[in-house]
Amino acid sequence: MTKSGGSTRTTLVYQALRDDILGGRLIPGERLKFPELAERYGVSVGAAREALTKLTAEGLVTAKAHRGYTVRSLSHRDLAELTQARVEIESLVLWLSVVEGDMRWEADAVAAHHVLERARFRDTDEPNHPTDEWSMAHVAFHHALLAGCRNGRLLSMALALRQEAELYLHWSVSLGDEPHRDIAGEHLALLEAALSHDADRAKDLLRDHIAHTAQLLISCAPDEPNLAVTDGE
Amino acid sequence: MTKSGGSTRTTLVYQALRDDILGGRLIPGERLKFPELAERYGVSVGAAREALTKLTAEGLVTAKAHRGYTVRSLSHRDLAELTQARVEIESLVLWLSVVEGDMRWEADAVAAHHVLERARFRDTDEPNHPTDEWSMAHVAFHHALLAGCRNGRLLSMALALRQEAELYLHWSVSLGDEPHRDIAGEHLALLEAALSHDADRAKDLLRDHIAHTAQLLISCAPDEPNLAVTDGE
DNA sequence: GTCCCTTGAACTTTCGAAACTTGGCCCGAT
DNA sequence: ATCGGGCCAAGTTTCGAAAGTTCAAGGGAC
Repeated sequence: MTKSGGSTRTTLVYQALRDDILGGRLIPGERLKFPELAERYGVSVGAAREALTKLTAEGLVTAKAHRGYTVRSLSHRDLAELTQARVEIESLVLWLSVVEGDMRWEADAVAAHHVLERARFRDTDEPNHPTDEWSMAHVAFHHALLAGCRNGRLLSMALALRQEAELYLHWSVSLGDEPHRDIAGEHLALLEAALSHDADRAKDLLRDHIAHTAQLLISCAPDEPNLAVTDGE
Repeated sequence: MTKSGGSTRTTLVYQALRDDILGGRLIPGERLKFPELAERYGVSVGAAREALTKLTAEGLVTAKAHRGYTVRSLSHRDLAELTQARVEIESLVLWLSVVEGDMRWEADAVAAHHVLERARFRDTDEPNHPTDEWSMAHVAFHHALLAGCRNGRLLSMALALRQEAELYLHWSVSLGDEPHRDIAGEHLALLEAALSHDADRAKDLLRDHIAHTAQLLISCAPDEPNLAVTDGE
């Protein structure tokens, strides 16, 4: 992607929009009108425009010529596609990461797992969603696991796919209360496989981890309006 | 990527720029200045700007904040990364394509191969490069092979990687004169494996095909000047 | 002679208004 | 009543100029 960290107005709007989408302040399928965005973030319409094209590249928003931009809408079919892509690519990247990872990578993975382990999963006020603290630690842990991969292209692909998956995670009403699921255990197993450089095992574990989560999402919201807002036409 | 086929000024510049880069009219590493582009394509600077952000998303140009856009520069390391990504992803997509492909897909593949087989490979005036006719047929054939994949995400990833690889193909001084290479034979074998729905065999063939081509490129241009045109101006 | 600060030019970025396109609504005709 | 065609409003796209930033060269101090 090679977007340098320079500070421009566009970058500001881009990050704000990204956070608002991932944070659920903008609903999937919602129309993003330039005048609204310009006022919301205090910039001109032109500035907002470029931010949207960047987000389009990442797949978080979709664009139709002369008909504006909308937040990517969610659907079961899309989730299935996304999951398949993640199962294949993310597990591949993890395999490479485990094979190529150095000491520094190991240390970072251990550190990230430690943070994740100590993060509270459920919140008292909102028992249906994981806490922000846990979500961030979760993302950081998976990123740390993948970061050993030397191939920038493959790594950024895997990261981009994860980001899209987070959208689904956020919009699933209540996930992970399954009694049969031991998320912490899965993460620990993942870490141990990685540290022992058992790439094949780590790969298989991650495949199951991803597929399992996706299946949960689908079964949790069989025909849910949140997931089925796709019908634009 | 869901870019609808609407016609806008931006789309025009986007396609023209893409053709110019892939066609070699713009040199890798070359700075793309807005005033020049605006005049070259007869649009305003604003219009050119958005086209460049789209191309950045595809990886054909790179952007640095406040320091402009440049055509993606080529290097051996980048070629190695690209090749690895293609070997993994493109072969995966082909595997899926062969498994999921229907009758229509088979027909298209056969048709594309027929065209490729009858296209002249070498030109008389320019014996170092393949003819445009052959290049286009080559691209079409590989696209046809992959098109059976039902997963739009994976498919577009594979296609995007192929597009980047074409840049390298174009800028390699002289490729494919190796006596040990039988490109037509490789394509035929690929087609036969696909038609007989032997997904595993097709996958292995493609892996070899890609890796082989990449190795040829690297050996053809051992030192970087050819591949790393860092021509500042 | 070397280094740093100042100065200048070129370029990118931002902005707001004008032009154009789209989709829906109303009206008349069949 | 239904269908077709033409108007209206909303929104997107485009443009050119002003503002801000970077890079490089020239001049002065040590």
